[in-house]
Amino acid sequence: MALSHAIMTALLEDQLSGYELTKSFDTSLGFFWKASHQQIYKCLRDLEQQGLLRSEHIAQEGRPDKIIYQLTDAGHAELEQWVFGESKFRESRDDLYVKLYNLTPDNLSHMRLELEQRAETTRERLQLYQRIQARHYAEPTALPLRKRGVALVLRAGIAQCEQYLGWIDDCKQLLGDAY
Amino acid sequence: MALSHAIMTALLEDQLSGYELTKSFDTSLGFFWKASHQQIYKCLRDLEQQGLLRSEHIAQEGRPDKIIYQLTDAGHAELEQWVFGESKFRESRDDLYVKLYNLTPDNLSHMRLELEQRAETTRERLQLYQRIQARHYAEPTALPLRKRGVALVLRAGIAQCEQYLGWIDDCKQLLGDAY
DNA sequence: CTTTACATGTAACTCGTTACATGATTAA
DNA sequence: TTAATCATGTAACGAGTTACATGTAAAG
Repeated sequence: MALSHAIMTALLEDQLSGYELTKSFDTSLGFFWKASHQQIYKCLRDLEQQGLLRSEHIAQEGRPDKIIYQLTDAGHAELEQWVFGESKFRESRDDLYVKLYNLTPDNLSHMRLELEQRAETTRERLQLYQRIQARHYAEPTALPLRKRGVALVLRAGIAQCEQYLGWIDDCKQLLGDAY
Repeated sequence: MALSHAIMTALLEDQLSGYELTKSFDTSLGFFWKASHQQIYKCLRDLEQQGLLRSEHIAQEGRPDKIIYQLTDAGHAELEQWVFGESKFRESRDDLYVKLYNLTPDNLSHMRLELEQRAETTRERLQLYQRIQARHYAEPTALPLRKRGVALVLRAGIAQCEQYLGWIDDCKQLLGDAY
């Protein structure tokens, strides 16, 4: 299960509650790894049972109590080891590609619309990444090693968005003059 | 379940057995959608039960019998409709990105190695795509609409590979001069 | 007065992977 | 004789989604 390692990674710097993790999985690491709150809460309990995390119950006023988690020594060790394991390359499994195999005059305008929607969300995402990059990762060679890793992930995100937008333009060209 | 639609799509042109589908999912559509034979056989049975596919039992000499499947009218109709539904954008969920968040001097050389392995498999894949493109999709504006769709998917694959290779070069640069 | 944010959970289900199983034929 | 190709399956498990459930407080 790689979600556990993504969660442990998110806990490297801060101790966080399930709720906070869920939110950070909507941004940051979550740009590359989506997870629902149900998955995260479950995974946290499992990791605690395995001794990789330690929890603390925090009473709060005016809002529900929360449970915050932090890495144990065993958790740190596990993460460090995990990095050395093999990781395989998963396919994207995007419906859109399957749909394109089904392109017909009937659905052509619908496909153009879907492509435009993808372009729109991709543009938004790209802007967000670029803002984060400009703010925190503008000078990657000046960063400590771990931050350089994060900077590279961000670059991957940016490059993917740009590539995707270019491809959508290609699609529009090739579909635009059809029928 | 989008796998069913990927399978139905593969059956648009030919009638195929589970075994043949499994192989074509190792190539072609399978570049964008991986599935194991267990998944495929099960899905085929389910689709037949739903009346979207029809099967035929073929006795063979010198090799096992096989069951070939083809789309029914209901299957065609279902596929046509499905294209009009919403499809959402899934994240890549790649371990490698999570690992990069864990970059340390200790694992730096391992990370370089993993990046190089990715580059190698990506280069092979890219060459394969380019060969297919040159052979069958060299002149996309001359193709009928459905083939244009396929050509676009192939272009997406090529552009992704190129982008990925460029990113790996970036990584090497930023990690190469570290420590 | 309704929605959003905070905070955590259960249950059912679908999707996907891994391991195991069978058995013939053909090529190295 | 060992491995690969052909051909189809079961079973167990792990990962991920969707629906449902609860309850307070602040903001609109």
